[in-house]
Amino acid sequence: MKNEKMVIDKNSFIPPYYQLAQILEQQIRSGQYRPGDTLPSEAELSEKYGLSRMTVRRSLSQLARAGLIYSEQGKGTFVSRPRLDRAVFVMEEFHTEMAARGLVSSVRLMEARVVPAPQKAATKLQVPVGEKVLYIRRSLLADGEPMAYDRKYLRYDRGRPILENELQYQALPEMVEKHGEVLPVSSQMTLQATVLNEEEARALRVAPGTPAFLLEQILFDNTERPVGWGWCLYRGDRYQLSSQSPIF
Amino acid sequence: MKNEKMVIDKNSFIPPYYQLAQILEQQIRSGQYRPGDTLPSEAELSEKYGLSRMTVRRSLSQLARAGLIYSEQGKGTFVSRPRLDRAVFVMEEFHTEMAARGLVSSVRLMEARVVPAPQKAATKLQVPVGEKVLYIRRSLLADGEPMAYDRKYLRYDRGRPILENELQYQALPEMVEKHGEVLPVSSQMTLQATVLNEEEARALRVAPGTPAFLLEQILFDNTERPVGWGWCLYRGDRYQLSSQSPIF
DNA sequence: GAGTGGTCTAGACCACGCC
DNA sequence: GCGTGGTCTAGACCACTCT
Repeated sequence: MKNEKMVIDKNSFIPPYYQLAQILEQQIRSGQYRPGDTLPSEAELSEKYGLSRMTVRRSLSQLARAGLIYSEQGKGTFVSRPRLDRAVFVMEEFHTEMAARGLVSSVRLMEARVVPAPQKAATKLQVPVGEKVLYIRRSLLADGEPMAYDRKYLRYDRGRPILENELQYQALPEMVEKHGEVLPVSSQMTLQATVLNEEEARALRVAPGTPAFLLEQILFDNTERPVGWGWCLYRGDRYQLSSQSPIF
Repeated sequence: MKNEKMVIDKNSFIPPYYQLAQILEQQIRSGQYRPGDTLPSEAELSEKYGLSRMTVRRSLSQLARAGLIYSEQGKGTFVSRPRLDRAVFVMEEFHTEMAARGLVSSVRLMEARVVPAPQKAATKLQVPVGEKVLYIRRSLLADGEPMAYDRKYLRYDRGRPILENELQYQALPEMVEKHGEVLPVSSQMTLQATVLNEEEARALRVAPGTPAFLLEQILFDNTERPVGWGWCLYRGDRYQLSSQSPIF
């Protein structure tokens, strides 16, 4: 590889801090610096590329955020060993996800009623058993085909009617917001592997025993009170998660 | 809530940029600034807290990285609407994960042979069908109980023997490194929901039809050549992923 | 003590949005 | 034109590591 001195083009539209980050990244990815190697000190980089130390630091912090390098005070800046055994999976909301795949998503509302909270829902929503809560069953479609089956309980302490059109194209946070008139501010989700029972399989129009992802979701308002809870089942034969590349 | 003016303690061990970030975060979380609201301008914050604009910017960029706020050039800095419908799941390497749960993990090597590459493996590893590759089957245990079943193919163009102890406690990246004498630099993983067949269920000592996570992994070296490929099955009845809280 | 990264300042100029 | 955030500089002092 060419060891020609790379320089910063100050007339470029790309800001210098970004150019330097690119140069260093390229040098790391090409193997010029290998995991564990010490990078030139900030002072050296500053001098070599004709940039102030603050600018050099900005380049380095960008690479550090991406996980390519790390710094130790008093010692230096080093090339990271890649963490190849850690996977990060991002699961977007259904409509976003389907849109990204180029599919047209839609929602079929199967049920929406005010019901007395069953044991499990009462516990999760921290309301007395039997308290009136909103229960919703929906099927989420991609190009007309059921891909996910969504069941949710929403806290419902107001006496106002259910407006069906509010439940059609909205994710749980929006539903909670409209129905409870509270703003959810945090959520907690867990993902499990499961197999579909008869009822679930019917809703998804597949055979019972088909594998599925089970996404459980709890929403909280700013007083950390749970305001929504439920699960969404994603067909395992049509749905998979891919690990995300680094931030960079 | 108290609207007492918060000040920066310059004698604190906590650096000013961090103190300001905490103040702003608290003001956002308490609802003093709500999603969509405009924060005071950098100049105002700089003046109010007696910090240089660069320091104020550092506080803001920390909050921005955490997703609490975002900036628009020429307009201002705004409080983000929380993305409650996006879940981020991080899957650590098996031993790390089990250690975090307080379990003692171990590995049982079931098979490790040099074999002619079958069709699928040859395609994934980009070698001719029938080329010699290393095939490994392992069972990953937590407190002595099988939790995952791991099958991997490794590129193997050297003529050296297999050292069994190299396969015992190592994740795929280390195995590739030791056996192929190449440094893997990137990986690609996908996660699926599946059910165990007879052979897999036997390896995990559960009933066939039990749900499981299927993690497929491909490793690449710095020339983007695939050097390792395989799957790991995690018992769905014992394994779940939790969404991570924000970086902050 | 010399070298490293961590923090901070007080300016400067620019690009963008809005009136 | 004015206010906003985006970038950059040339210093400064500190905390830490190594020798």
